[in-house]
Amino acid sequence: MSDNQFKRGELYSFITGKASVAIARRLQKNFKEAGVDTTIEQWSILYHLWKEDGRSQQQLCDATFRDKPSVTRLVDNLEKNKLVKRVGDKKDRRVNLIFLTTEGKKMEEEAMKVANRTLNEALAGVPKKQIDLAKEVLQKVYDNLR
Amino acid sequence: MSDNQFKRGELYSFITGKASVAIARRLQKNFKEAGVDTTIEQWSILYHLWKEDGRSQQQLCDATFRDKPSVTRLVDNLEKNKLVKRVGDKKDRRVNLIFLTTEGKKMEEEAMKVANRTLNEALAGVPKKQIDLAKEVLQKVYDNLR
DNA sequence: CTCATACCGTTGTTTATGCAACTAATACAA
DNA sequence: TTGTATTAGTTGCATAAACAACGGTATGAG
Repeated sequence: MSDNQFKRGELYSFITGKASVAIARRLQKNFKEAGVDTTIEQWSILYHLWKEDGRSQQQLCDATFRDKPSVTRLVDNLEKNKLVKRVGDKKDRRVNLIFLTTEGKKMEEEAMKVANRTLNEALAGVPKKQIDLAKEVLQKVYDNLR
Repeated sequence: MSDNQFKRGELYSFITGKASVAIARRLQKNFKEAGVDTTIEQWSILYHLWKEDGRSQQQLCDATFRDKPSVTRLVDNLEKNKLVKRVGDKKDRRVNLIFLTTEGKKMEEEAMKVANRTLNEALAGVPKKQIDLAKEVLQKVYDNLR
């Protein structure tokens, strides 16, 4: 099926995902300006811990779509910055549970405010209906490739 | 304006661009399987040289949405792999013009075939009309942030 | 219990990005 | 012409991703 033929420009844009790169850069910039001292990748880990603290690294892999080495190193850096702490699981000694520190918890409010603002900047002037449609397409793409 | 409030899940998906990450990973995998020996980032440079050979690094920055250090290093690696060659511009001695080698030219056909196939995999089952709409949204996002 | 197997996390290597600082060459205004 | 600003490209440093290989722990079959 699907004998789409793409014009070269289209192909390039889709594959390189310049929109999401632009969002990432803007978010990083906005974090910096707001004094939120973290990278967007570290934020993506914190984001899930704020939703539910004390997850294993494996759970964080699944949630963030990252592989295990990536999460290991992000947690390394978060620990270095004293935003999270590794705690060995007593039930299963293979597992590290990751907990927010007080400082890590304190960061949530400001960081989420910045993230929301960034997304509003990105989607300014785009009708909600179109946003939903685009989201659907991106989800489908993701499902096609997973 | 634009007092959108986003649900947390929406926010995360949009910002992290998991669809474009998935496309990139699949393209890399498909390159490998097809024996196309290059990274997707290097491919993005080659892509523009195939369209028009002998561009300056600055032109490649603009075309690929990358900053200058990134392009410098991608060209370094492409040169190391003997796919391109730097040639000093005689008119303006600040400028490097980047030319494909024979080997770099030979790669075009297979690489573009793989890229097209990858995009077909990604967009399988998505109606052309929706693709166009999504593209529009992503373009708007990019314009909002540039 | 023991052994094969699966799972969780870590480490090493290569490649790439963002940012800031820097050099060399050019353009332009006084 | 001289001095300043701009432009092209490079380098250093910190962070991150993909992939492969590895060690420690748990689990289940015999």
